Amino acid sequence: MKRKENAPTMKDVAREAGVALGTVSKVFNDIPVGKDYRRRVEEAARRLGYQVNSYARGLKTNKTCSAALILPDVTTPFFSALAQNVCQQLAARQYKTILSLTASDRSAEQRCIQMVQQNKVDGIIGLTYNPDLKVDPDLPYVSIDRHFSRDVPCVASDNFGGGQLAAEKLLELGCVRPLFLRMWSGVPGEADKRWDGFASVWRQRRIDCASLHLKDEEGYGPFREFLAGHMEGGRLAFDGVFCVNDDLAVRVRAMLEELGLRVPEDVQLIGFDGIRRFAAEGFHCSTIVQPVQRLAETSVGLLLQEDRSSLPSLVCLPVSYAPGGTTRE
Amino acid sequence: MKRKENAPTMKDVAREAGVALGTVSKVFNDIPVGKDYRRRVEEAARRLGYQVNSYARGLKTNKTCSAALILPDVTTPFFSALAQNVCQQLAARQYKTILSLTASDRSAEQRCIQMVQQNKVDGIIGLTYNPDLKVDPDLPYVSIDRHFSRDVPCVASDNFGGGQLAAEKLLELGCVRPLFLRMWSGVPGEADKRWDGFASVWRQRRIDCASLHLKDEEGYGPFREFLAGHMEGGRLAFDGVFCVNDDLAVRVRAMLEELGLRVPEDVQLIGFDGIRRFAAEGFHCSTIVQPVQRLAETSVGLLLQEDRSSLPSLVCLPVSYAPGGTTRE
DNA sequence: TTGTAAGCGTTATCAC
DNA sequence: GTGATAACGCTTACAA
Repeated sequence: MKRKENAPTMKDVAREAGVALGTVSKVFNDIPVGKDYRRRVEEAARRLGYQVNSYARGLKTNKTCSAALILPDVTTPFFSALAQNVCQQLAARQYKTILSLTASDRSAEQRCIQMVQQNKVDGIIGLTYNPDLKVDPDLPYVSIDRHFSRDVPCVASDNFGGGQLAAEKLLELGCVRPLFLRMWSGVPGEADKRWDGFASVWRQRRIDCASLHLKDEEGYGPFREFLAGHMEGGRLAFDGVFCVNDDLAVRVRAMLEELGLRVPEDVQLIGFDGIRRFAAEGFHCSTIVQPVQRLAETSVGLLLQEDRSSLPSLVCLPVSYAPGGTTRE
Repeated sequence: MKRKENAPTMKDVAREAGVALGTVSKVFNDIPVGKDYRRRVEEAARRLGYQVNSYARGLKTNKTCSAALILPDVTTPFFSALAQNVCQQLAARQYKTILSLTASDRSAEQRCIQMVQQNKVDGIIGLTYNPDLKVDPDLPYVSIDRHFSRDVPCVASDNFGGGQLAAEKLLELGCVRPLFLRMWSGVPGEADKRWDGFASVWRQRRIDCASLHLKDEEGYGPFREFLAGHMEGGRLAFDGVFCVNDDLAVRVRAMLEELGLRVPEDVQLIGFDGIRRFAAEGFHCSTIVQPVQRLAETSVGLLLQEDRSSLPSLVCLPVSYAPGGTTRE
């Protein structure tokens, strides 16, 4: 047995108002209608508690006013901030958000795409790891942080610039023995450029920059060993560390303190992402802040843009630096 | 111009496979069909890249396999954990999640309800602050943390038990001058019981328990003043503080340290929620852990339950205690 | 078993 | 302007 056999339809409203079906439709689509007719229809609708059935409408118009947001998860602070802003932006434009979580699993990503395509979403915003995702080329798609191909616009922070900014800050704060630490999935992405940007500054200054790049599955142990292996006489061989994200930075800070080092007195530390713990509280560490809100605005704007003939292939948004207690300001 | 005028339909598949339209439908609904027919249909569908149009199906069947999740936001760690788990649970049952954010605004909450009702969701899971939300009584609804009425099931943590647990832990850890601190919206909810439970333990022990309850809009200033006002000779009048959530606990810890007090040596602190910073890292503070996953499982289970005649009115799930550095263990 | 046809609740194209 | 009427893509009796 189905629930709710009795939901009023346009036909009911038309009968109640004593007008034709088409007239009711026009009222609900803001198409000119005699003032008195409109009033009668509106009253009848209110009396009956009528609401447009968007499934019927979607079937007819091929437009559902909904978009899918595909993310690895929504607990990682950066992703949750992204979800928050994208959802708000879509809502502001009267779009529903269908949220799909993938746990960064490639086949799950593909399944999500399938599902939302069947569901006739008007577009997809995705942050995915599958480099060869099959997606209907006629369906608007905006990728965050990964670059697919010329015709799929990608929105990202200026990761290269962020890496440079981190290096410049460390320089400005007196660091001369830099270290870069990174943990990643192994899938090439825009975030790779953080290292490129960071390295470029030191190279230009003719300063050696050490680095350690680990795959997710290796865990944090190797970082700890690496740091311990670079201690000499109670001091670390580095005085400025740039971590690929805040999560890592917080963990590295703990490792450094375990080694008896003080942050920021002995070693300064900069992370990346600029996520705050709890709503409006401080940062976890000094950090390069990603413009999450602009990322969301831009993605949604691009996704919903009418003219899809000349979309940019990559949009880079400016990052900024924020002190968070792990640098000597 | 609409995009994708050319999406293949069942009719196309039927023609391609040389069978009748109804047969194709049966294949996609797992209704018995001649083995050879089935094969032909499946092949034709693959060749054409056919996908069921769930809008047409939903219109016909009055079932959309989608549920709405209504939350204040998705950046507050507890909400984001909830979103994560609810979304996963729904996906595991082949349901899409429509995410609606309300910023705890009552009229926004009502608008969300309207929107998802129009969208013919099969059910709603909501964590809302509007005590008299209008929602179609025929639409399955599960409320998290707020109790509406007998026929709207509410799923919550055992907040009373959690308050008791916090008190018992503090007792066990040697506290004899307890304090309860709370920040809230002013809307009565299940979380009120944290104080009830906490207070009940001290009352039974004939120990006075101080408390300060602030409204959200008052900000944190009064807490700071209150604490400062209870300092005498470099010591605080309390030795054990229970905060209504981890967010507050972290802030209070900072306030205490500003006053020159050491946590947990001078004052012990317990929060509530049990959210970890970043994925699988430690807790922000010693805390009463909400069983987020079970909360989600239970809500989704209740929402999708076939027999809606005898639903529980309130389901309380057990909490647990986790040390997090702000207590002397 | 398989084919046929009548809707589901809209929108859109017509004559009026 | 307003009112019939034919789709939209699918499910589901019912007939073959």
